[in-house]
Amino acid sequence: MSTEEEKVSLERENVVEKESEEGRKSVKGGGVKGGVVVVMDTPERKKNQIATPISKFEESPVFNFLNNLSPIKLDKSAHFTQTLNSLSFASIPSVFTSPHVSSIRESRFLRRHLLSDPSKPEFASDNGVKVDTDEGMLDAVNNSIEPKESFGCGISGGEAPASPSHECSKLAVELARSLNYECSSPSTLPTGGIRGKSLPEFAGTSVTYVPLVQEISGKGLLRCEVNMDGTNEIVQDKEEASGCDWESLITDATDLLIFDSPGDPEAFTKASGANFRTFEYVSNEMQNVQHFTQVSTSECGGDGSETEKPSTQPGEESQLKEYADAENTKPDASLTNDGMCVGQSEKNDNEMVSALYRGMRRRCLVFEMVGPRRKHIDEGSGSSAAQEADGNVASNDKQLVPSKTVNEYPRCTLPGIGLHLNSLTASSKDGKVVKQEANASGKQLVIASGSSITLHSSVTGQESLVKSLPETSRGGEIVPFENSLPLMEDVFQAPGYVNSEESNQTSPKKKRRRLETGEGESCKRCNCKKSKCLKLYCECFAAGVYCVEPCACQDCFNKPIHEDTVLATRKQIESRNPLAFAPKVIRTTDSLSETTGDDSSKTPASARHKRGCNCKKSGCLKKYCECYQGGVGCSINCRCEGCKNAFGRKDGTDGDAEEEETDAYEKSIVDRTSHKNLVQSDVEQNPDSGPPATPLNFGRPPMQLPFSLKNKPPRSSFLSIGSSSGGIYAAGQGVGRANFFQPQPKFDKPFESVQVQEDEMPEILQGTKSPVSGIKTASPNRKRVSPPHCNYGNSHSHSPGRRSSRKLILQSIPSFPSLTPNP
DNA sequence: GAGTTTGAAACT
DNA sequence: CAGTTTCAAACTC
Repeated sequence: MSTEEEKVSLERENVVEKESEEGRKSVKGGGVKGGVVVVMDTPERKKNQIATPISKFEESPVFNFLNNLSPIKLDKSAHFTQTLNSLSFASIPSVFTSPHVSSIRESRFLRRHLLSDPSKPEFASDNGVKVDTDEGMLDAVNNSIEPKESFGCGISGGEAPASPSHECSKLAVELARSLNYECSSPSTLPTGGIRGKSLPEFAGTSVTYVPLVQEISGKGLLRCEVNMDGTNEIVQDKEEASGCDWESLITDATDLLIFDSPGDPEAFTKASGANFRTFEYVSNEMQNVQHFTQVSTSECGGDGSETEKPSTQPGEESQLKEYADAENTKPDASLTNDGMCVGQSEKNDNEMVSALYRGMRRRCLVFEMVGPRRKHIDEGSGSSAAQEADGNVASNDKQLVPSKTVNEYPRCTLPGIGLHLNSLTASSKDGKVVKQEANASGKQLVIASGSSITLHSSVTGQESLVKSLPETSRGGEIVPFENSLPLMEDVFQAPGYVNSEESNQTSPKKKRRRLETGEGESCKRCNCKKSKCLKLYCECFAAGVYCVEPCACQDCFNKPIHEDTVLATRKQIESRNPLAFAPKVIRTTDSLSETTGDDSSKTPASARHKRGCNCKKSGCLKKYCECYQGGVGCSINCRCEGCKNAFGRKDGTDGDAEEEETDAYEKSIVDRTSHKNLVQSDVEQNPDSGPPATPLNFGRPPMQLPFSLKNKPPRSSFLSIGSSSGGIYAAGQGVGRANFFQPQPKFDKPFESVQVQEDEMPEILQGTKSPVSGIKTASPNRKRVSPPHCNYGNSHSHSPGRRSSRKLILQSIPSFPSLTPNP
């Protein structure tokens, strides 16, 4: 007893020491790590502890000795740990409740497969990386490949994968260093790359990816690479690839992938299909990317350069060898590819990757973290234990850990939103919108448009997403690297939509601009100092979205963390004014005038401000004027003085030519937006039925409505009438494009946003003119229903009829619980 | 970037 | 409901 116990204790001590060492190293890598480390450590310790008992035979002094001395030993332990880690992971995911979990698991499987497969890109990439860093080491490595190691990784089974991944991450890190991924210009990454799902992949292991493709399909992937280099074109290529190659690849690859993991993978494959795999691929790579990202981040953060490298090399080399082995096992392609990639593409790839990572870093921190995080953890835990050397890796993992981000944006995970929603978002005027939503729908969301957060996570694995991926490549939307969420966005974007709408603006620049500027609704930023962002003064709050990074607000409570407060405040405000969060501008068709009889009706502008403005000095010619800001003409409701609103004067005089333009524009747009708007308007109008639609921004997590709204299925298909604000909420996240606009009056151009006001809604409905099909469908009769209640501030309010329309609309749309419990 | 203007939101 | 204050965006320099 005593002897054994002692031994055990010794081992533990050793382990602890090791861990502590690792922890130190990791700490060096990054500050954050510390916290993470703790997390990581715990599992490891457990593992170790567990391990000790398990391998009592190992406890023998010899074992201790080995532990102390041989790195090999460490590796084993690492593997072992990994296994444990995987187990531990299970718990982790729960912590970060993210839809990803499942996906992640899936991804894992893939990973494993991938890892196991020598042919896998990762290996290749690793090699490539190694090569770069080590200068030719690659060759040596390849040559020197040791079967043992390869076995350990690939064959060993479940454990193996972890280690490899870990190694991969390491490699990635090294790569990053060697490559000198700077935090430098995001521009390096072409938006196109980002857009495409491929990007992440590339990012993760551009090189690796290619090889696979070559081997498998041969064409498509290669293209991707090329494209990556080229950037913009990527999308197209992707499409092609995705369309054909991917599947083929997947299919082909399936075997490879599967081969490791028996059951799950196959099931997966079947279930999700080829695309899914692709997706997984992506996810896997994403993880890798994360590693990179982390690395880069740490590097950037610290020095801006990537010098960390360190000591890990020995371990790395071994790892490399393993990878090399894997490659060797692979056919020529791997080598050649690697060589190709590394040599030629490296820079490009690297750049791409770096860019990607950068983007990832910023935006994805939160969301990505989830998926990747785990991965890291797994890897990290495993690796950390096993790999002492890699401070980097450990650090990386740890960095990832910061769940905090996750917490911050809990919402990100929105209830599933239909792809269509995504598409909607995407479609929303181009770029303006935030694509994230899509993410949300899919998985998580993203929030910050303007800034930054994105979710990558993709992994949620929703098939839909995956499916969309290939198709999505649509050229239309390119998200600027920075802005975009790498994968997800593209993915989510519905293929169909792309064409129609927004493709126009697609220019990344624009989007970016918007994002940067915050023009996009999603991008809104506030600068509140005293309101704590809990009053309508706050644009974000008013728009129904949480404040995000770009916001310069102080003492902000409009964050997911303070969800309760936000909701409470919101309720309070709504109790005062049920429509407080409703879109200020309601799109109406010309018909409005008819019903309302407002002077405004004369104005061509189909939209009107719900309450009207009260301008006295601006002449309704500046953004001070909400009407003007919303791109709508003033109406009877307005109490403005000296109205000169270009979009339509209060007195009925039409605005300038602009108005006409607006009309035309609107008409064109109406189809697109009208539904949404209508819906919103409906919602607004019926406070009862639904919460006033808060305009949610896509980019950010919309505030969740207390009620079921979140859960409600997105209604919307674009076509569907119902997509509405409600939908947004429902989406939980402002999914719908319409929402997009709604949120705020601020439009890049006045026209865009047209929202129907409550009051005006009837007009729209009435207005025969309104072309909007959505509307029609919504209200067949267009009759106005008497408003449930009130009018809003507009005594003038036109009309009773409007409400009726509401009812109609409502019918078409599922009623939402109103935010305010009692209107 | 700081300061001013403006009008909505909030308060009384 | 009207008047006043507060607030933050829009605007100007």
